[in-house]
Amino acid sequence: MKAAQPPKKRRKILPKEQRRQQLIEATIACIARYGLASTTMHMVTQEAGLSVGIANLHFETKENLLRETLRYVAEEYHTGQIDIMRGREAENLSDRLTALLNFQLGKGVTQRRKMSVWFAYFGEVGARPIYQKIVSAWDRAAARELESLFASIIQEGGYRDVDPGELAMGYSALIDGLHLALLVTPRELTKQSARKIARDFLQRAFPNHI
Amino acid sequence: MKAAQPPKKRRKILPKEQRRQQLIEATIACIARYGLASTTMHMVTQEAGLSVGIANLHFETKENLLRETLRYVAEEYHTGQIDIMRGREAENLSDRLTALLNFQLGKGVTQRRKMSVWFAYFGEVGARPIYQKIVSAWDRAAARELESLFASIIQEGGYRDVDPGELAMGYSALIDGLHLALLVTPRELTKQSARKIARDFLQRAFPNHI
DNA sequence: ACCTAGAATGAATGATCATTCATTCTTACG
DNA sequence: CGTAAGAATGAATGATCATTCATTCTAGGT
Repeated sequence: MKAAQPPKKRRKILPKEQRRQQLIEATIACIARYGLASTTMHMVTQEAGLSVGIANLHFETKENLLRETLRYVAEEYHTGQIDIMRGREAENLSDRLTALLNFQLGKGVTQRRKMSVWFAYFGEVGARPIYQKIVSAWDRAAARELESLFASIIQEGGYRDVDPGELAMGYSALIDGLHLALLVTPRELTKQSARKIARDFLQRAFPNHI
Repeated sequence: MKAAQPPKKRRKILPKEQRRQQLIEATIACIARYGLASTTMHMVTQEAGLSVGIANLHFETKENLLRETLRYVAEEYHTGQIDIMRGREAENLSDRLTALLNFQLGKGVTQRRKMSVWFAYFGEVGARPIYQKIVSAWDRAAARELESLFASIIQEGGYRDVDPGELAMGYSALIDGLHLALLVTPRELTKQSARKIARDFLQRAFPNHI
């Protein structure tokens, strides 16, 4: 009796950039499923349907791959926010605020898959300064944009005694905390009520805009 | 010529419970310094000034040691909160609220060492259900206590349109988010301004109590 | 159709690490 | 003191993993 042959896969050659992308996606999938600590190069390359050596070919080391993966995730999340805040669609300020909230607590971002990856890296930030650097850079950019949006709203609404910088910091922290709660204690908090909590926060600060 | 003798350490025998405690403390120190992923049994036992075999003797496996360490940290943080909220000192509600805030964003809790450990475990929660279980249990207890404190304050202050459960969730999320910001982007947020942000949150909800 | 640059493979290598356990040491108790 | 229960040690073991590189294969150019 003959053992079932594994379906022979034809080797495919692709441009460097595409392979890198593919490996980063596979890394995200593995981190979400097995955690950052347990993710091996074998898992990643298998997830991508490629051979072990390929990772080294495109990223030199595992450390590099992890770094680039963080960069990718951070960029995706923060540019998403920034685009909305800049309001290319020329929406009014209230709509932008709502859109931002819906993005931050929406289907795409609050997937377990995404939040797992995000917090996996945060967990290592204390030990790996480079991770901190990557996140800080993007975070600063988003914080500036949010502060500027809040400042416009404060001006438009004539709100008194509100510091846009502090409020932006508070709002960002609230969103991060809600993400954490959705990940760690999902039974205690639905996405819907997370959205309500964030909305209430904004409403107390900008009663005429929400 | 004789090589310098390492200072011979006299072997010391201690009761099981004390050794366990000592190893857990060493684990915390290592996680803070090297990260959860890179922490080895060698590091932990060396940090404790003991031999490698000792960890296996008291905890069977590394996984057990990590689990017990999380339990220890979670218990420390949450019982600290709960004690304050229950107000054994019979303080009035406003004082309890302030004390809670000062504990959560105070010297003890916001040490880099502590926050690193905390988030290291959160990062693995997505992949290890047991971690989620440990944290969830304590979190639920603290959440109930906070909700009950908020409910008392709402009653005392006659505040309208405030749901204690939702507000408690929001406040907890804000505190977690501030911890995260203090860890990841310490240059953007001082402990002092973190406290102000949290106080402002409470003030908007309970203007007569803060 | 042929050729070649370089993309992709995966068995082999060596490093790291958790775990084991035969042995040594400490201390409480008789 | 002497002894035994069991606490502590650390060299040895075997498993896991990142990384290497000789070899195989692909596809675009001629």
